[in-house]
Amino acid sequence: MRLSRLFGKTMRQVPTEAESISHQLLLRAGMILQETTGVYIYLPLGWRVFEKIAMVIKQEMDRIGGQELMLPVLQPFDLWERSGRYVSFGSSLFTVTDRRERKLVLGPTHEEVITELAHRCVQSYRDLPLLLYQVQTKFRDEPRPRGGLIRVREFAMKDMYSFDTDEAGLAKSYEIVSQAYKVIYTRLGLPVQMVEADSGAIGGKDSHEFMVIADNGEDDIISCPACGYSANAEKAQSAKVDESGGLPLPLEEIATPGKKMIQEVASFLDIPASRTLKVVFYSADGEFTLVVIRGDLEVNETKLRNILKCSELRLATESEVKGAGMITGFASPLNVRNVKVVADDSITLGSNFVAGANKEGFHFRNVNYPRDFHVDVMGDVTLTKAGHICPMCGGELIAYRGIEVGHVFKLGTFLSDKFNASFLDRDGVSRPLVMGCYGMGLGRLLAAIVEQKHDDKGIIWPALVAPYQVYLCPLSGSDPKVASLAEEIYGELQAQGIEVLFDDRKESPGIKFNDADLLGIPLRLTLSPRTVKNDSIEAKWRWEKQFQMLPLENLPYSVVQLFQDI
RNA sequence: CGGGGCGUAGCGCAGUCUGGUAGCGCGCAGCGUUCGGGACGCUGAAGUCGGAGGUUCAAAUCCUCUCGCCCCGACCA
Repeated sequence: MRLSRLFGKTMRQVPTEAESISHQLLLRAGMILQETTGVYIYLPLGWRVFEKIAMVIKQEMDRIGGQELMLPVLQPFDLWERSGRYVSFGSSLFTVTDRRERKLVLGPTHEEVITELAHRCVQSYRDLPLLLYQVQTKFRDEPRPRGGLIRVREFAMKDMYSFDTDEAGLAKSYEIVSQAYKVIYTRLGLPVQMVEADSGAIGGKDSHEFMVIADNGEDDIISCPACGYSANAEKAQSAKVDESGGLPLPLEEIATPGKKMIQEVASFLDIPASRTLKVVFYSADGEFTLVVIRGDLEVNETKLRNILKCSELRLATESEVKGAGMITGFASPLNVRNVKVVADDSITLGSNFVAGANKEGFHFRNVNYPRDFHVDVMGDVTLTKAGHICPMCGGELIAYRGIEVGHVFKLGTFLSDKFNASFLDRDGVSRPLVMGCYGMGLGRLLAAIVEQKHDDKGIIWPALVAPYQVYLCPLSGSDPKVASLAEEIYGELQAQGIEVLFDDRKESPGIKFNDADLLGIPLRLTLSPRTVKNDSIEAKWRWEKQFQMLPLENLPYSVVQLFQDI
């Protein structure tokens, strides 16, 4: 490709809307352009990278026996009613109405379609196990897209679905796909960590995410340096320390004027926060809910949502709290009526707690569960943080941020049950298909590579996904010989199947070098009167400072050699 | 949905408070000089100032409504 003919220009200045590094660099390099909030155009260079990432993914999906197909974007709304997932996806679903007033969904994912397909096309255990996948555009009306390609409303995703006869088969498929994911990330040059995850709106049981560690990532990861346990903070567990306060003592009301926050109460009474109980109020699918947790811990809303099996969860408003008869700052699980009470299991790890008296200016001392109050639902709703104790080995947990570049789920049979997707086993008994699903966002992967592989000059593409392999950079100046020689070399390299971006522009060396760096092409070949004098050309890797001279004779061969050696 | 910010040429911005000829830099087009890390000179094209309504002799500027975009939070695969 001649740079003079390339559609999409590089930019010196960064458009103001770009905040994240990948967004800035991709815009400046002329690889993407925004259409509207969370919707992007891929320009020729960006699209080449995209296609190469897709190629790597498809190779690995095919290698494990995956069969590529293409499912529709437009999906009947009925499918989503049947699965019930129009509730959990809620307003993230893009819907359209056709001329006959029939409601359709722009697919945010394809479990419904594929399960219904399996219902029609899978009959026997002989058809299993089965791995199907596609690379397809998904539509999700995100509340807040951000970070360029990191979080968008229209995006390409590779989604694979596995069908097995039983749980053991699913476990095997899950493992095979997870391994393939790791191979993909390695080939793309991305260091990725597999962490335990919540399955969210997709539903299902076990779930893992693949994270690229990055400060501007959206997810919090909790990890144990000692044993390697790692999980999304939404899911992460911790070993909670028992804060025993001795044998239960009689309940006692104490004056705590103006002391509302846990810290204020604790220091006023000279006790650690872990010897107090705090309450938080939520509205769960419209139901007023009180959550009790030990004072030193915080509520994890994802866990709470799961334990309550609700889809809409938010903090209760002040008026809702008052309406339920609660006194903010002195609220208490004691003596509540007609209010659902959820408790974190940390309240059983300790005794003689201090809790609110539900009376302005007063707390109770020596509160003990279950002697003093009732709980409707008990479970782990603690938000795990750095410094907490590893549930596996007792080590100290640490926290950092990551970009989710893949997510795998063990779905089980909840969807096949709903769509009656079953097969006949060896004994002629009809059983539901056991499913798994495996997602990978291509655009996000592309952005994550840039986040990971760049310097102050620009992008540094791994050779495998670079839009072109070679940046041919003649510094012709007033020397027509250099220009014509460059044309020759361009032809020779192309004849050998090498992807060359030929900077045939009449620009100064500075501009050419800076564009080469910004675009991140792996190998830069610089031809100038100097090098021509020695029948040579200068070769420089984008990620190295040093360069080497290559003889002009047999140049395509030398270039191929160089790429083989990396 | 809550909070903050911004819409003026392809990009980055000034002008808005205090109403009176729409500007600067980059980029773009032409000519010439330059040519190993974002050169220089001259000439030139390009903006219904996000949109609608209002106030006024006069609106980028004041008022009202509206649309769009970004950031933080909520939410989210």
